[in-house]
Amino acid sequence: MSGNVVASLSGGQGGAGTAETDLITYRFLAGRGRDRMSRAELVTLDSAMSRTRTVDPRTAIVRRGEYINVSTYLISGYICRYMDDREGHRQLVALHVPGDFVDLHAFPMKRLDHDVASLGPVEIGTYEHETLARIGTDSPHLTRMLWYSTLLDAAMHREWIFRLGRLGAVGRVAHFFCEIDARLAMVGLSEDHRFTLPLTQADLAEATGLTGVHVNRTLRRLREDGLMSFRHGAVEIADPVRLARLAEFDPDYLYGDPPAAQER
Amino acid sequence: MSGNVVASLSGGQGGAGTAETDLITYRFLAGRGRDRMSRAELVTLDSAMSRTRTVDPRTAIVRRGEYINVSTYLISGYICRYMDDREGHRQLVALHVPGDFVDLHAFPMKRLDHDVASLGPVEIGTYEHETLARIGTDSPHLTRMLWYSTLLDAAMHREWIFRLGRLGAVGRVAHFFCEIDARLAMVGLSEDHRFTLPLTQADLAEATGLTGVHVNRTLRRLREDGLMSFRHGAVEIADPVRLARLAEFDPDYLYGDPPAAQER
DNA sequence: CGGCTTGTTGACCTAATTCAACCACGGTGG
DNA sequence: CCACCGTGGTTGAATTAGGTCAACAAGCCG
Repeated sequence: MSGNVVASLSGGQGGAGTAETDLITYRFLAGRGRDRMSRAELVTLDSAMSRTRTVDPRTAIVRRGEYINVSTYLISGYICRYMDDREGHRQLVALHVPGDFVDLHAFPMKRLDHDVASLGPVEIGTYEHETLARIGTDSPHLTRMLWYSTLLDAAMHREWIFRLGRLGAVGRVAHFFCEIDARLAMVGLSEDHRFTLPLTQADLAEATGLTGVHVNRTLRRLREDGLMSFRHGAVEIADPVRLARLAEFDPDYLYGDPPAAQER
Repeated sequence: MSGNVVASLSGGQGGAGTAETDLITYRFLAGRGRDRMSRAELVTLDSAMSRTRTVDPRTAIVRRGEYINVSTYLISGYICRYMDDREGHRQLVALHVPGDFVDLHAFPMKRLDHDVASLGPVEIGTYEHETLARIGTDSPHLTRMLWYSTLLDAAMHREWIFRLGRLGAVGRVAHFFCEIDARLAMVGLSEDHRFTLPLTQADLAEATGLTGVHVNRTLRRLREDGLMSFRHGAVEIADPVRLARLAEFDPDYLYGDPPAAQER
């Protein structure tokens, strides 16, 4: 149960090199006050992972109501969380990028109030709650960092509430992409405001509380205005500044490290 | 002030002799798996509170961005959390009822991404983060319960996202009141689906992502359909079952104890 | 009494949904 | 190789939910 298959990505741990990329969890809280974590804590976290596995695209990972005793760390790929209404209309409530804990809240809660599924192909690592409980006893500070990471999710939830409650269609779509761009940039996956995201326009509609049709029109608008484009999962933000203004996007709520002020 | 004035209301639940109402924090996690907490832990929590104070209606308690080293427990009254957009339009992101920690997330986060303010007159207790850190070291399980309480907030955030993303005006307003009713019932403050809430229609609009005018029309509709009424802060849910159906409200996400299944 | 805030209602306007048709593309199987 | 099909994307026309603007009523308080 060392799960370090993936770690072979770049050698074993413990070594002196201290290139942090030698850890599976090297993206955890990257760019968001992870400096508050010691190297020892990162290593603890890394070795506490029980195993890794890959998941096919569009596959359920945790189902609503299910009682679980493991939590999932997202190594690569994208995962979403969602709730369906009575008629089967879906609302995304979160989208996760590499480095995120996807359902760490299941540790204190024991069951989830929503579904979790992969978007594209995904690689995940799992943590036994038993192990997390041990960390709770042995490493109060590391525990607080885990807690913190669930609170980042809550902060993003709040921003999604704001997005849905106060923005029109263009603003919502723009805000969505601004957030993802900023988050991917923190973990080194958005280069120059370009990245790929295995979403359809219909998915985007489920995230923004709009109709597929209207998302389509909205994207055209953004494209024609030279702000950004989204085609077959490829995102290109041409004018980050104007897009952010349109979205009323202020990355404060992502609690990024100050240097990330380039995002402004 | 000991706050025990309020305790004389006598919650109703709880076991035999052990009138838990002797603690200021006696409403903490009431009806939501608090049984997972020992009496000793409750006492610890209670005595860890550094001081209590009252706050006038409509008064700021924490301001966005502010770095703080205390967290707030709501003893009596109502508190809301909100974010304003560029033009000053406000979106409520949470509403707190007695027994809630209002900004416990500030403990791991150190600063808030939103504002916190009282609605009506309020009585709060404060916890030094220093003290909470000590609890983190001494009482891993109690810490997990505190973590849990912040995750309940996150679960409610998700439901608010759903509400805004997938429901129309009537559904949103209905859902809002269903949630508050259920939560108040858990802490013994909603009797027979009646309670008071110091909100104006404009506030309600800020919570549901609607216009004041439209909230007014929506309330009229709900009233005329014999579902519920809201006048001058007095809420009366006449037909909880039909209202919940209309709201697509399923209290699962509130993680109430099974016996509270009467809510269905 | 006047002056505030909150609630109420009507007339009009706009953003977004709905319904529907159609296109582009990447399989897959004959 | 092409015909076929399914998915995802694109566009138009009609409809509707909700927003905006504006006036007025009901309290409440100094």
